Amino acid sequence: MRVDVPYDWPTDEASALALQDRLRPLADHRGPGPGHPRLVAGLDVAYAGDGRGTGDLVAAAVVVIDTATLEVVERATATATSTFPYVPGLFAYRELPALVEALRLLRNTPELLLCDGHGLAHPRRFGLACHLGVLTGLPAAGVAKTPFVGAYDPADLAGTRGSYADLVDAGETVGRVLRTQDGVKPVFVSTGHLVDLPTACAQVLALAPAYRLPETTRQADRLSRDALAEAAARPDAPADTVEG
DNA sequence: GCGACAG
DNA sequence: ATCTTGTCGC
Repeated sequence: MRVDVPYDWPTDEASALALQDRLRPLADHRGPGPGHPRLVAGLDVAYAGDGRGTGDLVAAAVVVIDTATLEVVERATATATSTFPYVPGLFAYRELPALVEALRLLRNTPELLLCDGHGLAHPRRFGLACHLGVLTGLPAAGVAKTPFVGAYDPADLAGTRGSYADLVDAGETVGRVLRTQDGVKPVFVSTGHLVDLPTACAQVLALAPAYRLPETTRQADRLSRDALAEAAARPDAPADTVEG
């Protein structure tokens, strides 16, 4: 698929912050968004080295899953060298360049992107899922394994699959704390672009019939690790791949 | 000032 | 994120 990036990737914190502020108004958090998507993409990135600095080898992966079968119908990977350090709140600049390259290799156009990380549940309300949604123009949502901003009342969250509590930050509901399996730790879902929170949560639940994390996240995580290992083993082999 | 801080 | 041994439970 085609993805235009109408600006240079920031290399310093000040311009990275400024770009988030400039793009934030472009994110649409209203819905409903795709109620019954056939193709949902999962995205993730794996790192070599300590994973926090610059110059590390990174491998981005995108998997496209058919919601009817939960099978992966397409995979794409891209490797790169990190050009931005890990900074909480600016995390997207570390992963976006490689993720965009992987997305460009896709033949299918997903109807929803599920990102590893937050969307609206971000200090400036512009997490990775928002940035990716605005860049692609596709519906996007974030599924994070740990909280970043906001709080919730544990008493509101039952122990059964499908239960959820509002994630509130500065008086604003920025996401949901969602239990995807009975008795497991919840995941943190927030909107990124062109989808509302209830719809995003419904998709996450549908993609997580057996495990805590949705299949999109699990498959993308596996693929990114495999791609990283492959790139490390054969430094000169073609790094970017697509199949399916 | 101090602690916390997506992946 | 990544590096890691052992351990508890189904």
